Amino acid sequence: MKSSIKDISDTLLEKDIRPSHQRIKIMEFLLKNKVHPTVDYIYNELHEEIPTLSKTTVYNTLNLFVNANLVKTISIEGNEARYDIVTEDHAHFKCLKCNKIYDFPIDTDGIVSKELNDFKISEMDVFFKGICAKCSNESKEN
Amino acid sequence: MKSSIKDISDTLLEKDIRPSHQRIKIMEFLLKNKVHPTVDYIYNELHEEIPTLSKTTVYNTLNLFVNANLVKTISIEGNEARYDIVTEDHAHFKCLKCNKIYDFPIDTDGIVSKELNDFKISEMDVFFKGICAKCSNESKEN
DNA sequence: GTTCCTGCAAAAGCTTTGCAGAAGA
DNA sequence: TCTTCTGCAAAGCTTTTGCAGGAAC
Repeated sequence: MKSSIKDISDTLLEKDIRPSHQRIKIMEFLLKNKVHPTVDYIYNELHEEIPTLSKTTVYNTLNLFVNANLVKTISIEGNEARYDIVTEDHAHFKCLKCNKIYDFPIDTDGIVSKELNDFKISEMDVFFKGICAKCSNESKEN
Repeated sequence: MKSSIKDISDTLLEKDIRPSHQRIKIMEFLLKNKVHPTVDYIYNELHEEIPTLSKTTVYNTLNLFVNANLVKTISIEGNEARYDIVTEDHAHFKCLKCNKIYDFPIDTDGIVSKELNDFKISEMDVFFKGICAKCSNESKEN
């Protein structure tokens, strides 16, 4: 997905979503900041640029995007939802020290076991938790 | 893990958890009902047997078990936590039609990509969503 | 007697809903 | 004009916290 205003607008129109200023800005933010943001994070970042923006609109818009299959919810956290632009399959790694979530490519062919033969898989999530390379090196130095 | 009262009691004592009646009953429930229950489900089921049981105690106890690494939280749902007795690695499949969560064995060796070489993985979760074999067959018949 | 546990009530955090005014077609 | 969108306020849920009474050691 391209991230120019025109491209975003076209993407939304394809899904019958009216490209309002708020919606374009939220989509643009997701495309430019692939950090699996929470609603709160998106709201705080965009609030500076759009002072009238409300959290309700962020919620409404993200739900709209999820239903249109433009955005995916990742439930690596129990308490709050994180959002991810829909792209090719990838796995997530959450560092328990710095809380950053990393993306990784994943070979999905190796995962599905024969027990799932008659199951129709429409969605797949793989995530790890642990200590990332950066935090791991930092603790060695100390 | 065995599920007799004596065995549960011993398991808790090993983790320095005093084996109170409530704790034993909650652990016993988890061992006998491997359905990835929510707090609400556990509370409602046990409330019949222990009328004085409170939801707070269910929360307290489950958090205690999670910290002692006896129980794991699975976040296949965004809104509410589900709990799982710690066993060997397995994956989860959630049927979007009947909402049942199935367990599956999984070969974890094939998953970890070389990008994770310097990452210390302490936990791994794999889950699929889709339509299970049972629901799939039922819709064919109709 | 002292410590730990339980459970009520209240609070806290995330998300949804109702609705009135604003914006856009 | 008529429909759709935005955003405030309130409500709804799940989960946590404070605390007093009770149980266990």
